[in-house]
Amino acid sequence: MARYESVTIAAEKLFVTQGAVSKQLKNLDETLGYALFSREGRSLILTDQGRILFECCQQVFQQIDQCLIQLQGEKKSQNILIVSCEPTIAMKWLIPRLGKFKQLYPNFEVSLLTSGGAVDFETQNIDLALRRNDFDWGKAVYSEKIADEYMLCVGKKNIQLIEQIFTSSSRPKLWQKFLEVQNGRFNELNKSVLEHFYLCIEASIAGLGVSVVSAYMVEREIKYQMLDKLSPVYKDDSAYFLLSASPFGDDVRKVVFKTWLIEEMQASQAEFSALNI
Amino acid sequence: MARYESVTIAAEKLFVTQGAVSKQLKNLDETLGYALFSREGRSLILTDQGRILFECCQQVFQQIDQCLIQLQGEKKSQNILIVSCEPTIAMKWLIPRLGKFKQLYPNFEVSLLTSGGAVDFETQNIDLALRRNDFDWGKAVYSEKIADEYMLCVGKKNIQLIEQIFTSSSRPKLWQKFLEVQNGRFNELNKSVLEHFYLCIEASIAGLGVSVVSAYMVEREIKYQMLDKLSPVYKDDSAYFLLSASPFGDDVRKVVFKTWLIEEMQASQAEFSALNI
DNA sequence: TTGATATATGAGATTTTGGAATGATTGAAA
DNA sequence: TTTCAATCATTCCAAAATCTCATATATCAA
Repeated sequence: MARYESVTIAAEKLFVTQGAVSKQLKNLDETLGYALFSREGRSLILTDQGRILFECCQQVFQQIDQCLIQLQGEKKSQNILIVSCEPTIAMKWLIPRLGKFKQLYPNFEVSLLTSGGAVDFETQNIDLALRRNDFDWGKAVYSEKIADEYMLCVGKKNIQLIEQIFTSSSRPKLWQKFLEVQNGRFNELNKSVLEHFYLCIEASIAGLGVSVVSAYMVEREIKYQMLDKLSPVYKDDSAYFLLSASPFGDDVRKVVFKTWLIEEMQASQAEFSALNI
Repeated sequence: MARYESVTIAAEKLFVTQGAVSKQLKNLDETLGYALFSREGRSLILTDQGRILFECCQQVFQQIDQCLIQLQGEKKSQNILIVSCEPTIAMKWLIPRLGKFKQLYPNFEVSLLTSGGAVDFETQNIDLALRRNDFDWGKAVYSEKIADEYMLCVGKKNIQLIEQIFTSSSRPKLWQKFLEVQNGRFNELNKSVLEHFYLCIEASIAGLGVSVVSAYMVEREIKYQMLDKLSPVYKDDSAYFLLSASPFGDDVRKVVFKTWLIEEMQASQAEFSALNI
């Protein structure tokens, strides 16, 4: 609530109605005897007191998380959360952000396995798997949605003659949607399929052609101008889900990791959405 | 609950039934997936995990207290909680313990005024008054019980001829109860009334006679053998109450101070009860 | 002024929590 | 050994807190 300075958004995040949050806020203001937010027009702004309490609460919640993570780790006698992830997302998006995560939760060990498609939780000892919902993971698996998928076409702007367009063999149906969205603008290019998206990205950076990739994968490349956006970012039909063999609530570490993941992916999304104007 | 390693005692402190606490504990164990206490016979003992979580929670609650105290202080633009107290209790009991309090709550300023009887909250700007319930403080005042009063007779053991027995003018009816409890053992002594209890105590330390005083007032004197116990500690009819002109909930600082006071007085009580054997 | 977007509020339903009584287990005393 | 007191666990029901839904109110922009 303090994070978004909005009752409505906070309510969504909490999966309750806006009225419930509003009422709770009112109660809190009354019992404290001072307002946490000042109402400026139709928006809420944290007061100084609200900010102080907010910071305190952030610290406090993180401390509790830390403690619970530690306990869960001890219980399992093995402190490492094993996360499986498609290799390009791992390389281009997750690994660059794991440093921040380790700073937030110093004694939370994460180990990354790269693979796609169906997950073998048993034999590989996987705790969590981040996947797009483009295959059937079956009923026996617990899943929670993390973020929507966003796509775009990238390449080097100053290379005049583009003949190749790349995408990955892991997503055969990608062409269809892309060409549809682009209204035939890229129709005459030669289509090439590489095994992984990171190969497409490297090929495009090398100036060999353009690639259709997930926006999450090329955020940094675009930011540092190693690649240029050649189409708007558009929402794909698919979305990212976190899969687990046991309910998420069974292990605080899963909940903490999931929460962090959702926030980070939303932050990314906000970033590449802003660049779209 | 963790503090006492007992469901029953914890329930008393929380003013709920034992069943409620037991149920909550069970829920917590189940959601965490591990036990916070191990049941050894009919007593509960913190597990390692319980201890870790307990320490975390203590820290966390204190952080929140700190934060709320600071905010309340800022709101009032004056950070000092003004406490009124009868002078002997202030001198002999409260002041020696204020150091500990300041350590716990570094930015919680307490100022002490010494007076007894009716409290003039308005003109003296008093936030809280610690009083025995031996006068009528009226309906307009909020009050909460802190602890029972315990009395005893003290003096120097090795002085053979005791002729004087002291008590304070602030509690004229004290004789009656005392002589009653002691079965006439002190009947033949000359009764002397001094203005304050601390004068009685000093007189007794000087060997001038024995005094009937509150056990809280002479805990240290007995511990360091400046005075000896000449009677068992007995429960008086009166009790200590904390008075306030506005509801306690209106100011977190009052609640924090009150909670601390109750715990400290109980600790004292446990201490001089243990010496009684 | 109107429409879109916020927050606030009130009545009733739902969920969570607590109370009272009771059962079960333990340890100590007769 | 039996009995008794103390303590935690459990069950059923009532009370309280919280949420939803519907609606009111307020603001900003076109």
